Amino acid sequence: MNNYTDILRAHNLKATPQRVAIAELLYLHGHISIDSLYEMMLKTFQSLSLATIYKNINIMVENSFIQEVKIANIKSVYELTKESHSHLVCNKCQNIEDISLDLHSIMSDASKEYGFRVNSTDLVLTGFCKNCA
Amino acid sequence: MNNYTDILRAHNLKATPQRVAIAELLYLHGHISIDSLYEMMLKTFQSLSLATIYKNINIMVENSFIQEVKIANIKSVYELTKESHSHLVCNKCQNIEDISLDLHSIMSDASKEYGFRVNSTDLVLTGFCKNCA
DNA sequence: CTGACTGCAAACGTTTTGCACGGTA
DNA sequence: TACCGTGCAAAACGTTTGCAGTCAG
Repeated sequence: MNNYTDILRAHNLKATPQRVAIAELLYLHGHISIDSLYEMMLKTFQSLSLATIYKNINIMVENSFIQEVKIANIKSVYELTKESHSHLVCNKCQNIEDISLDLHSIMSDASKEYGFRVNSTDLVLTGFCKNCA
Repeated sequence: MNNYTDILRAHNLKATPQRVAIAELLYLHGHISIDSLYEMMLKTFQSLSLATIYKNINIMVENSFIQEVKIANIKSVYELTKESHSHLVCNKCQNIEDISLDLHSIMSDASKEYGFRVNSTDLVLTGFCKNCA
């Protein structure tokens, strides 16, 4: 478990218990929706307000501490910001897995063939994971 | 301009003037948000209801006549269903461009390294387009 | 002619806002 | 202590629903 108190402060965010909990849950589960986050945190913070979740998620996204992951047909989930990676989404177990794929050739194709200067990539592969295939 | 009356019928959709207009606008502009679509169509259909847009977009997505395109930091847009392709999103002019990239090697990497059976890909490249770079 | 579509208004779920209180730094 | 964050309630927003009238096939 990392020291999210300091990491939060490094992102100009006060380290409240609620924020530390969000960071830890995202670290442990990888990708979580707003609803699930609220549900999980209610066990620890009985008087937690959904508004607090939304306010924190928004400011954490603005400060690049976390990122929204948009996936077709599924409601958005959030993840801790980390090095560039792609996502595998299983159609059966609904699990979302991080993967590291080499996209350099694709980025250079986009550059050569379309004159596009790529800053960031967002790749989601949908199908069946190892266990469900 | 294609014959959207017949194409709509082929998708089990009655060819109402509103639906034909949606199809034509998507064909002409490529990618349009719900709001823009409503705004554009109001010029032709003064008494158009937003509810009609939503109902039609939903049924057209269900029937695979059109598809939603989810892009980070931007509200969803819709496009006519066509062969698999990727998207370029320009950070400056906000334009969304369709591109055809060969993703076979990436799909096979995902298969070899993660045992994942890929059914569909969703790739968005963000950066600067030819004109804005 | 019949079922499906439209437009309107109301309902609904999600997200945001304002404010008083409490906690972090 | 000063400011920022929290929780609550209300408001705002986007989307869906029900219904009566209309239109496509």
